[in-house]
Amino acid sequence: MRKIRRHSEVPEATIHRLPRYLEKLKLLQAMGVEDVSSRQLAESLDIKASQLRHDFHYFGGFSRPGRPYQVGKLVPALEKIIGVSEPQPVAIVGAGHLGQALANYGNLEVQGFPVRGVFDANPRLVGLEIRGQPVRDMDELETVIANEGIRIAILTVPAQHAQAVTDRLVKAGIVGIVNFAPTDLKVPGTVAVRNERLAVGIMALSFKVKCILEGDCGAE
Amino acid sequence: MRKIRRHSEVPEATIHRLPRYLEKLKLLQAMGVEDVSSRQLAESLDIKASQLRHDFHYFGGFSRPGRPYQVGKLVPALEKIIGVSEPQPVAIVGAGHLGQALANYGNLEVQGFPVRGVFDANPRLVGLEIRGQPVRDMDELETVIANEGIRIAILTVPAQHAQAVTDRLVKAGIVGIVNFAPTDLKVPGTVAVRNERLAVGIMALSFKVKCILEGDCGAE
DNA sequence: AATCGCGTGTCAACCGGTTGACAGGTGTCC
DNA sequence: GGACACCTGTCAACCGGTTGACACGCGATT
Repeated sequence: MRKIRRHSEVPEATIHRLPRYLEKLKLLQAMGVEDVSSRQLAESLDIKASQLRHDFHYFGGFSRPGRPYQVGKLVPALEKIIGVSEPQPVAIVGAGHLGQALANYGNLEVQGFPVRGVFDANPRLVGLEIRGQPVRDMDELETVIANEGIRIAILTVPAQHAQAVTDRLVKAGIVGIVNFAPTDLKVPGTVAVRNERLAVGIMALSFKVKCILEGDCGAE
Repeated sequence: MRKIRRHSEVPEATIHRLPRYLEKLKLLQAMGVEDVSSRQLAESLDIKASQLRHDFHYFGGFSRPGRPYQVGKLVPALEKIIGVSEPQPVAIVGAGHLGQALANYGNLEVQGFPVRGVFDANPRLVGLEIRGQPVRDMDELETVIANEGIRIAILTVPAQHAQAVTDRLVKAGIVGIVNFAPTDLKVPGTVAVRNERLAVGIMALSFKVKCILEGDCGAE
């Protein structure tokens, strides 16, 4: 285990793979697997073994040369790197269909992101119970975020309100935002945003579908 | 307008940007804007103008040198390239919370992907009306796909059923799948899959949040 | 008509990420 | 104990994507 580099030097592409490593490793752990080689793990994730080792290399490596990785050590190590060693409470802002679906999505809690507050401006939604939690009025946003120590917010409000709500979230101390609104958010450099654009995904797929149907694809 | 290259030569990264171009251009069109330069468009999307021109270059360019792009011509051209000149009917398989949320998500239809079938295996959900459409039993999957000419399916079933359902979809003639299940799907090469992994997104964000909170980020 | 400002199409340099290769460590089997 | 199979950490070559630079076209203005 050598020197651990600064996070900023870890390439974006590697960051996006870390959660997949963790997911698969947890699965293996649940199955009672103790050791796993880079080749086994990489093949099950459909990537090259050299890439996996290269990724781990950014954090100094997790094994001694000659010995496979130990699942029991790798899982907590990755959890620490990703920042989910302990649960990260999150808020969901916007309790429309998508917000409700996410609030109901139990997997979030399992992955270490318990929902600790659901908010909406619509009084007809306020008070609605989702998984034992009430939808709260936007008035309570700041207090709940402060009391629960929430750092990450999931934004599922209509596009036209996204920026205003974002400004409030940033002021309230939110450091990371998962944005489902089809808009680009302006935030200070000290806040991380991740855009989950549903429509972009299906359109990119549509392009490939067209390409397949027209036999215009190099692959086949 | 020079030679149009084969789709297979268009880089993945460019494909993912096309929908964003279209989105923004439609917005401009709605605002009555007629001309737009690569710089204006690029800046509003927070990318480099040279990249935008480079992307368009794959399709032969959309303007004469010296003249800005004409929104009115660009929109249909991009729609054609992406494959949404005419509506692409889609099916939603799995009417759990997420499936219902997507079925209710009006934006899909606006973007050219009308939902023409919602399916679930759970008899308690079958018959439920969503936006004027019934949730159908899985038995009807093949007939509806055939009758409506559906080519794209959105998969929102639990992970353990994802592969089985996928096999059925492929057999039924589906060519593109947007996969929300946290599993990798095995499909023949003639089928395109796009994974929308919610948990991966929030975890990648968590990494950056940790990086910001610990002052371990190069950016600031 | 000549000039000027602005714009696209195009290309080459550059950069980050991926991939293959290998040196060296570890445990096992004979 | 020696040979062997297997494994990781590490590095260098490679590749695709991004970016900056520029030649040239167009329209307005003088």
